[in-house]
Parts: sequence; structure tokens; C-alpha cells
Amino acid sequence: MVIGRRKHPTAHECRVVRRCGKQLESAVRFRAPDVKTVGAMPSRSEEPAYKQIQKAIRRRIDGGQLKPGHPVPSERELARVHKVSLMTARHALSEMAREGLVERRHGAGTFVAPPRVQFNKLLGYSEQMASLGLTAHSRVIASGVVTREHEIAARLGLAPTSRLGRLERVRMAADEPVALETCYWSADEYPRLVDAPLERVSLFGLLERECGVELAYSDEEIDATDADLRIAELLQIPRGSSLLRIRQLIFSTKSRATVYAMGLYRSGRHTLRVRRFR
Amino acid sequence: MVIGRRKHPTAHECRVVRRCGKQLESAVRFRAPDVKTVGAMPSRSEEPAYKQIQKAIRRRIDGGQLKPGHPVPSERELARVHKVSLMTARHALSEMAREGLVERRHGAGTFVAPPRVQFNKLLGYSEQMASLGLTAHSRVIASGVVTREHEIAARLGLAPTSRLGRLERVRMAADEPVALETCYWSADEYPRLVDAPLERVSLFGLLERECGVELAYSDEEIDATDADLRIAELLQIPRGSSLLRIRQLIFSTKSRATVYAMGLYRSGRHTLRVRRFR
DNA sequence: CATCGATAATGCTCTATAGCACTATTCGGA
DNA sequence: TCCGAATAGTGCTATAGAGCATTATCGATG
Repeated sequence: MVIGRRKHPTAHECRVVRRCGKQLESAVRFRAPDVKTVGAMPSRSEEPAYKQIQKAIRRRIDGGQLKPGHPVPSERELARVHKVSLMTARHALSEMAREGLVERRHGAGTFVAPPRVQFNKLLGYSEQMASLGLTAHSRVIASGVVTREHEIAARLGLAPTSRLGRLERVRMAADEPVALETCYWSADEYPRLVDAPLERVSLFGLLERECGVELAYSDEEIDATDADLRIAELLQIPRGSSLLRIRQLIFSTKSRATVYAMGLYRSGRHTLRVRRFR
Repeated sequence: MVIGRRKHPTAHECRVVRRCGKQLESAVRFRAPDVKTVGAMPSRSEEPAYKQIQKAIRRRIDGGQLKPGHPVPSERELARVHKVSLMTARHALSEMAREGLVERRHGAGTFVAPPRVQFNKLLGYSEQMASLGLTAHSRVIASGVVTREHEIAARLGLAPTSRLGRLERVRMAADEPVALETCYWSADEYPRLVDAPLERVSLFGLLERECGVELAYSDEEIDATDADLRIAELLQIPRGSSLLRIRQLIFSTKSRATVYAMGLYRSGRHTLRVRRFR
């Protein structure tokens, strides 16, 4: 249910104070420190105004001040408060609407969208466990560089004999083995990954934080198989047990295949959730 | 490979001629027939300029004049040709980019995106087989109405003891059994399905064509399990064989859960393809 | 031949403003 | 009391520009 109309909170505590008279100033790019730009990053070319506005709104949503169904400040109000033009405020809101964070109703206002369940969301193992409220850790079975995985190299868009980083881990949850995961990546492009402390640190995290890779999506093939002797021992299950096999080719934002991973999951311990559209 | 830079086709045959001097004119809403508005719909409140521009571009893509990789006219050019402001041309292009039809490259231009493969597409069994170039048929194992499937009724948003249509089929491809699929639906809402000739006709097709249901998406749970005696016999595989289990709750466009289906797929005969996003 | 710099075209952010379309509230009259 | 019109606030489309950031090409220089 929606909070009463015409009762938008007109006081905006959480403002992002921004520069005024931007247009005049913009020719002088070493901008005078007019007003404190709160979240100012040290990096050059400060963050766009519309993104700052988005951040401000996001903060208020995450902070619980704006709950689902609550009205978000209107375009005109955002423009006034953040001292930007209507179009800029509008840009901020429509992008957030596109992302599903916020819902726009013509003539009525913009409202915080109900918490949408994330479908088809690419998560690393630790992230998955965290989202289930579990703590995860891994046991590294093997790690090193291989050169003879022609097929996998091809999938990664590399020459057949490329040097590939390879990491094989048993994934644990609550001290029980749940899955065996093997991943591959270009050892030349990401040499640092080979020796990284991957018992505790997530591969996704390393790639995104240390290697400056932005992961975008993964194409996955899912089927069922059964455990051979080696896997049975590693996962402490009977030989021949059913396994869910997920093979994923993970792409970066530049549509570069970055990681190939194969996971074998004990049946009963892992369910993949997916939404498909007509 | 991309057509040479700075060689955008500067002659735009396919223009959507629009009104000029819109701003001045807009107060006078019974607009003088200044220039012929080609695609003008008879409906009141004519179509927005940016959508007309999109249509013009789409036509050129569909018509094959613009192939994947080819440059689309730039913002400035569209603005000039269609006699709109830069922001409007921009609006048209960025929305198309969002939809994936077109790809924008800062500093370089806007290009027709490669034909994107449909991922996470919800298909019925016969559709899946058709897309693989195979012909499919089914053997009905059981069909009728049940009233004691409380859990499934709940998933479909029905009272626990609702009458449910139930259909159990063995899915065949090339005369070999591939999967066992059981589906459930509200027998009160779709009574005609119970006696339908489902050996040959697809359930999806019946729903969409006969029952006027528009299917929208399905939420799926995927895991691995193994075959008990009955299933082993039906699928002609050894007992204990691995199976890929897909349980799907299929929703209509009105977000009404319409069908619940569970499929058990022989390992090695079926791979689910999915894309997940970060 | 290679490389570096200028150049030009592109997309991106943003201003300041106008009018339209839509929706919810409020207030006056039957 | 109920209903309809007025009203005010909202999002949507659009204008006509400015300057910035990024990219590809071409020509000059080594």
C-alpha cells in the first residue's frame, strides 16, 4: 500500500550537495572547490550528477528510510534539491526504473519498487552461500598452469596451446563437501590468480577487485552425470551417485570470455534457480 | 567487421519527415498539415517523434539495408534528418541500445548489434525438439483429475483440495524415451485440457491457442536425482541412473501461476542452456 | 616503415525551459 | 451524502543549444 499522495517528504535530509552554475563553470575544468562534493572520488573527471543522485536515492532505500511503495522525490524536487536541471533528474530516475529499483507511474509519481527477487543472477559460490545465510569455504585440490586443454582454450577464445590457469576446489558448506569446481582462465592475462590465496578469497572477488575485470554474464550448460571414483572420494559420496553438472563460460562486460568453470554438485545439496521467458 | 569509419551513409533515403518548429506549434494542437507525417496513425495524439525514428531505423534493419556491424546514423545526423533536437534523437538511440538492437560505442558511433541469441527462452518440449531439428512425440502414461496434491495446488495459488488436471507423459525423441514429464493445472479453469489429444499436440500450444492464456515466464528449480524402479522402467534405463530434474512453475502474463510441471531427463540426453547475469 | 599529433566525428553529460498527459485530492453544488 | 469539476502535482515528450570524453583517420615527422 502506498503512502498518501501529495505527502511526499519535502525535506530531504540526505542530499548530495553539488556544484551550482555548472554550465558556466564547466569551461574551467579544474573546478573551484565551491561546495563540498561529498562522495567525491579522487579520480579525475568527477562522477556524473545523475549517478550521484541515484546513489543518494539508493542510500535511502538501502538505509530503510525509503521502503517499497514509498514515493521517491519527484523529478522536479530532485532537480531543485540537487541543483540540476529537470532532464538530469529525470535521467537518474528513468535509469533506476529501467533497472527495476524504482517504479514510475505517470501522473502519480515514482515509487520504490517491491524487493524483486533476483533471477538468473550470476553469483560466485561464496556469494550464493552468503545469500543463503551460510558461510562457505573451499579446499584447494589442485592449482597451477596447464597447456594441453585445447578445447577449453578454444572456448575462452585462445590459441589451443595457451597457458591456462587451473584451479580445482572442493566447495564446503557447514564442513561438508558439496561440490567440486574446476575453473580455467588465461594464465597470461591474469597471472596473479594462479598463486592467490583461494581457500578463503572468492575468484569472482579477485577478478573484479584485483584484476579490474567487470563480469557481465555467463552462458551455462546444465545436465546430470554421475560420480566416478575420484569424485566420489573427494565429495565423500558413493560411486555412481547423481551429480548436477554446471559448465559455465563467464564473460566480461566487453564480451570477452574470461573464465570457464565446471561444477559438480552433490544431488540434494544444490538447486539451481532460473527464470525463463516466453 | 565494421564498415569503415567516417563513411556513414550520409544520404538517408528512409526518412520520417516530421513537423518543424515543433515548440512554437505545440500550443496550437490542431497542427497545420505542414509536412506530410508519413507513418501518421489516425489515432489521436500522434506517435512520439523518438518512436518514429526508432521505427525508421528498425525498418532499415529488418529490411536488410542495415546489417549487423553497420553504422546507424549518428545522433546529430538523425536530429538533422528528422528535424528533431539532439536529445530526442539520442533518446531514440539509447532506448534501442537498451533493447539490444543497437550498440553504442563512445567516440565511434552506433552500430547494428549482432543478432542476439535468445537465452532463457521458455519452450515446450515439442518446440525444443523442433529447434534442434528433431521431431518429438509423447506417450501418455496417465491423465486425469486429482484432488490430493495439496502442495502443488498451493504452488498454483489454489485451495489445497482443488481439482487439478494431471498429465504424465514419456517424451520421446527418435523413438527413444528421453524424459518423463508430469504437469498439473487447475481443472476448473482449464477443463478442456484433461481430455485433449496430448500425444501429438503440445500443452503450450493448447493453452495459448485454445485457452487464450498468454504464457509469460517460468520459475524453475533444477537439480539432479536418480531413477527409482518405476521411472527406470518407463525410461528404459538402469535403476539408480542420474536424472536431471526440472521443476517449473509457469506463469501467465497476468502473473498467475498456470501450470506446474516436473520433468525428469535422462542424463546425456538433455542439456539445459541458461544465461545468468551479474 | 613506424609513430606521433592534429583533426573531425561520435557519443555522453548537462542546462533551462515549454507544454502535454495523467492522477489524486479537494471543494462546491445537487 | 454523493458526484463532478477544479486544481495541483506528477511523469513524458521535446527544444536548442554547450562543453567534455573517446575514437578513428590522416598527414607529417622521425
